[in-house]
Amino acid sequence: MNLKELSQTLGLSQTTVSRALNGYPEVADATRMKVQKAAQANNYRPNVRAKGLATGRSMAVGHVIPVSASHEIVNPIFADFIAGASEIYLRHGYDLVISAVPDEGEEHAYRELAAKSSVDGIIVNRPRIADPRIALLREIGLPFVVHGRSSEVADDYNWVDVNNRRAFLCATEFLLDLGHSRIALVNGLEQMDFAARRRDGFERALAVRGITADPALIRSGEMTEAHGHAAASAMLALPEPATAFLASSIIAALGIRRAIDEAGLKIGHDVSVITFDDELSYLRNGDELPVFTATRSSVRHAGRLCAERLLSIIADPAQPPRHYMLEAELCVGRSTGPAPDSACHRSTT
Amino acid sequence: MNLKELSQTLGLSQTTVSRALNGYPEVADATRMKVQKAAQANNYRPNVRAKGLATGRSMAVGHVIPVSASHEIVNPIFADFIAGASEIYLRHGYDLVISAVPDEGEEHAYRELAAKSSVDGIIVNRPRIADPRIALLREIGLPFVVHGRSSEVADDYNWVDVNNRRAFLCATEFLLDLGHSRIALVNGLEQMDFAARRRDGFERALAVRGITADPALIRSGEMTEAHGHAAASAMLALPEPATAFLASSIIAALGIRRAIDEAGLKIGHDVSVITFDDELSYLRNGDELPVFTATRSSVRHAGRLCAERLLSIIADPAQPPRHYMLEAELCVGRSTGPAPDSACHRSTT
DNA sequence: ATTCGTTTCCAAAGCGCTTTGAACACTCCG
DNA sequence: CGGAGTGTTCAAAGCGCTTTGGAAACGAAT
Repeated sequence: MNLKELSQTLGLSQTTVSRALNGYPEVADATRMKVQKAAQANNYRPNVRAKGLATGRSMAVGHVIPVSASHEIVNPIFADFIAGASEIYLRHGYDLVISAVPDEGEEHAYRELAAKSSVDGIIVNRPRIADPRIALLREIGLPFVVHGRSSEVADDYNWVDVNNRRAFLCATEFLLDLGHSRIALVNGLEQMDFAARRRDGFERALAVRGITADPALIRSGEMTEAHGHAAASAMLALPEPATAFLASSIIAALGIRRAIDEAGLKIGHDVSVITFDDELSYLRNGDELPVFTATRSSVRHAGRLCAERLLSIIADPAQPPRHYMLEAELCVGRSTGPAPDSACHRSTT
Repeated sequence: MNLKELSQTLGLSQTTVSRALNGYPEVADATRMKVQKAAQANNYRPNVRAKGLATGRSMAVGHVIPVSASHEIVNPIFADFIAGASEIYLRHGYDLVISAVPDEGEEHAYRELAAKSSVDGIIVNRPRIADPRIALLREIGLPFVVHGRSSEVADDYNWVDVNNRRAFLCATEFLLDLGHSRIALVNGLEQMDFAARRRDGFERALAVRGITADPALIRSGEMTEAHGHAAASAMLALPEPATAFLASSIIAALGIRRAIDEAGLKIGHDVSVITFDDELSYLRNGDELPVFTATRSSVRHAGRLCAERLLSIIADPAQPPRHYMLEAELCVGRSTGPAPDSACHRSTT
């Protein structure tokens, strides 16, 4: 059933039917009722492509997911982020299209996306330091929101981010207060902006106490269980092993825990771990009492915010950029405790 | 730059330009060359919506992701499956649209999807036993491929599935051969078809040895770390505790491992664990030597197969349904060992 | 020279919708 | 009673593409 048929059934023009259904004021209430009822009865749904063609809008937004032979990893955060964003899109009648982009031809892919004009806006994920995509999208003129931020970018733009620096600064301080001094950082990939910010927070907290970060205790990599395990194994085998770990993701933290177990140590007693917790739905960090002490911020919530912001700037592109800075909350769980040495201190006081 | 402008630039009709670009034979080679060069130079991209409207095809396929307030979980497999499927879509110029579907209005949502005709086909994920979606989609007439199977469905349909029954049968036998008799199953949700098949394989293997499955050693639930942990904790605290676990997902297995650790037991020594391993990119099961003994089958590969099949039936809807049965491979890792009791047996033989 | 067949191109219709500009009917007011 | 104003509806153009049904040009065959 299409508009033409529906209007013929009703003995009205396409114009009137279209207006009645889209809530335009210049149609009599009685007519509108009739139209709506008929639309319902005939299970009429406007064809999105025809609608899009006529309006110039596609009622769809794009999320870009990098794929490549070399870089096999899918961001574990991806699914929950999407789930959050989808809630918003669903509510506003927008579709979500996923574009797999081979990372060699990134620029090309974004331009293509814009030229085909198959989406009204896009979400930029995992911004790198000085990410070129931001200038590119600005130039193309496609509305976009960045999940995260990119340092060293001249222009202002819309973003939703967690206060990564602060989160890791607080977490580091927490460990320092527990008497730890050999604190390790198992971070995300170096070129990622969030990783730089987390490292910065980490190093600042150390610096305040007069400690310079030991390069041997800093590792960057894809946030996988294997990476967490490899990094922690190495750092526990050092002559002066780490007594505490800061992990950039709960998945890496799981690997760290495995390394700790394998070393015959007890987490929360011999070795402390704090992780950044994105509150992934399938990796909930305990129920009441968190398993891991964690700085926590829901990535699903971030997805919702990004989506809302994007729809807002699609509706009104003139508005100035806005920023949402989310604060991660430090939740003390069972993975942290006094440093092995200072434990004596504490018990004797 | 649109077709009209491009054709004017060239002094040709839209028809000819369109045909030249779409590879129709009735255009002179010289003309085609000229057109292609001009298209390239002007960065011409046909508008997908206009194209879709004209052809009646949307060049997009849908993946449905259930969302709801009650059911907060996003399938952890989702991201890797998508990544695999995307590779194929990208290669064939198809878009991937994610539809968040609130699970109350599932039927409604699918009908809507078809009525809007915004996708040419869809992938059905996580089929339940006697899943009503299959009959529904058949009725609607939208091409679809099921990732998994649904028992008790009369019609034949396209599916890609792992031989879950066999995988769990083999895994159970493997544990039985190691002397285990108190084998626990930490399964996915009961109404899921794959869970029923896995359970069936498990129970059959036991039955062959004259063992009836102990209901206390079977748990179903969402495949989360927390579920694995809760189930294993309970089963280790039984008067006759489990000595081996079969997990339906590596994520659940991580929870099981945590429970084992907390109980002061050693995995692979005191307690054995075999997990189904979907080869998630961010949760690789070890490098050379698997951490967990596992029945392994790549979900990303399944994604690729589903996508290929779907595009194939979109191109030629007349062809009869086809099935891809993937066999999971049992990889022995460090999480299994002889049963505590029978260990003596073995060492004395 | 005429006819026929190819090759190469084009004008125009159509996909299903929105939106412009106008028409029509009615009321109100001077 | 004429004109302005208001509320309601419509015909038709247009969004950017594909595709149908010719038509023009050109040789080759008759």
